[in-house]
Amino acid sequence: MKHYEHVERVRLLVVDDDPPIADLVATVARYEGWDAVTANSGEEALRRAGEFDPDIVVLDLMLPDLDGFGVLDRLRASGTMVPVVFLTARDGVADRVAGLTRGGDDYLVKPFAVEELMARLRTVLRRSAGPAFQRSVLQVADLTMDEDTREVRRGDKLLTLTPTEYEVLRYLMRKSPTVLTKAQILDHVWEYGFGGRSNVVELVVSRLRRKLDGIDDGSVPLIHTVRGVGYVVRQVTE
Amino acid sequence: MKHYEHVERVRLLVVDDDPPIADLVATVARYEGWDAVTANSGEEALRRAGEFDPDIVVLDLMLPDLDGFGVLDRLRASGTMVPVVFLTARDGVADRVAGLTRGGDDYLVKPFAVEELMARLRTVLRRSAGPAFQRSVLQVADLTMDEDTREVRRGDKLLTLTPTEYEVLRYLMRKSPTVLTKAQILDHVWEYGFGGRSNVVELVVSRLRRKLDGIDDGSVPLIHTVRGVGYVVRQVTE
DNA sequence: TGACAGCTGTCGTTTTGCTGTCGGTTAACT
DNA sequence: AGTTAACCGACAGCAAAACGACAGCTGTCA
Repeated sequence: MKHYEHVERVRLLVVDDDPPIADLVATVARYEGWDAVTANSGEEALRRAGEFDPDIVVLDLMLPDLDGFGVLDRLRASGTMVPVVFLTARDGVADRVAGLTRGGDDYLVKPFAVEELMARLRTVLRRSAGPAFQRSVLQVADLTMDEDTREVRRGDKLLTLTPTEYEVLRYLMRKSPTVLTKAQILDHVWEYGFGGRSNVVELVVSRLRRKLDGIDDGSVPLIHTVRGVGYVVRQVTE
Repeated sequence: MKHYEHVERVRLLVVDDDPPIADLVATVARYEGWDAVTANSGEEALRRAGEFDPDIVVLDLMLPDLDGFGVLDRLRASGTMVPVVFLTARDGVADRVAGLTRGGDDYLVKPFAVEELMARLRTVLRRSAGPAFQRSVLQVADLTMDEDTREVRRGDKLLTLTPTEYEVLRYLMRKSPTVLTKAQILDHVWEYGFGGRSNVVELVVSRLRRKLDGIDDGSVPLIHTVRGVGYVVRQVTE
């Protein structure tokens, strides 16, 4: 079984009848260094899956021809065990997907946040990657984030973060020591199509600071403002 | 005989003529770090058993060609003592199965809950691992659960849990300190195909809390809500 | 067979606490 | 010193979670 992170590039198939959405996901994945192809219908998905032999599939349930479950069934019938993450509309009627019971590996409700989707894909890949799948722990200086348990610690102090704070911090830590603009953070962490061009990012950063940089005066700040540009998490060596 | 937990991955063969069910079981087993393969007919099962040399088999009784008993006979005839857990329809042949489950074998009625099946598989494996099989006791802080006796204690206070409460708590303890979503809990602890978009999980957690966190004012809560995400059992350090 | 008891899930109300908006204040750069 | 960006307190709307009350179901016992 392939080792997804170091041996070769992850191959992702994105299936969504809405081209902008499929492209959005594919673009972000490529930006992460993955190979991504898209399909906009069930038949096309099956064709692509055959040619492309993906390592993982993102599959919208609502498709013009064959629906998502049908695609999954036919994929399985053709013998592939490729992991699948479903996408489903918010209030589609009886679609409490119970991803598990339908043979999917995970699922996400639309509209989703891009980082959330990528995180789930990484998790699923890690799990299916074979025997020695280890925890995913992000670390910057004495700040650690365990993506499996959601434990975030500054030193050994356990922090309690809200979902939004957690997502913003994860994105900052994952990209550390890169500076991220507020627009990037907004685009990755908030659901696509989020209206409020407001100062939410500033606000969440402010709250994060209070929780993780304001612990006691002995600790050095890790979240830094780059005025006119954005934010970055890094340890400043004097 | 192989030691299932540390030496190497458990090898599981799932035999069910309904592919989604077989895949469901295989997927969950893989999440646990097992190797799993599926078969959808009796003949295929025998073939796979030959190639794959499983440590344990999940075997549906209702199969298109050879039925479960037939498969078992031919497995045994070929000399393997691999333990088998049967699946049977609700009002089918439960009695006959019970008679057949000698040794370490076991059976389960469909539709089953995934965690229940996994628990039985673990038990059967533990028993077949040899004479020196030890108790399985889960522990988080001063909360203990003995999976053999079903005794659950907070400190030395013995708790009386209903079956559902017990299953939910076991799943939470087994995955501790990971945060589990309500959907995950629902998917694992309730029978597959459980319809409800309801708040059963919240309710059971609420009842669990009253029993194990509300004992006396000296005790710290162990079940925590992670708002917007799910629940977790863990001891909060400091 | 009928009464009872305990378990489970539904409904609906209350409570909690997350999230984003507003706007005054502070800090940085020129 | 003026200008602009960032910070953050206060607040309100709202969605998630908690939980009491109740009803259906099942298994038990007389």
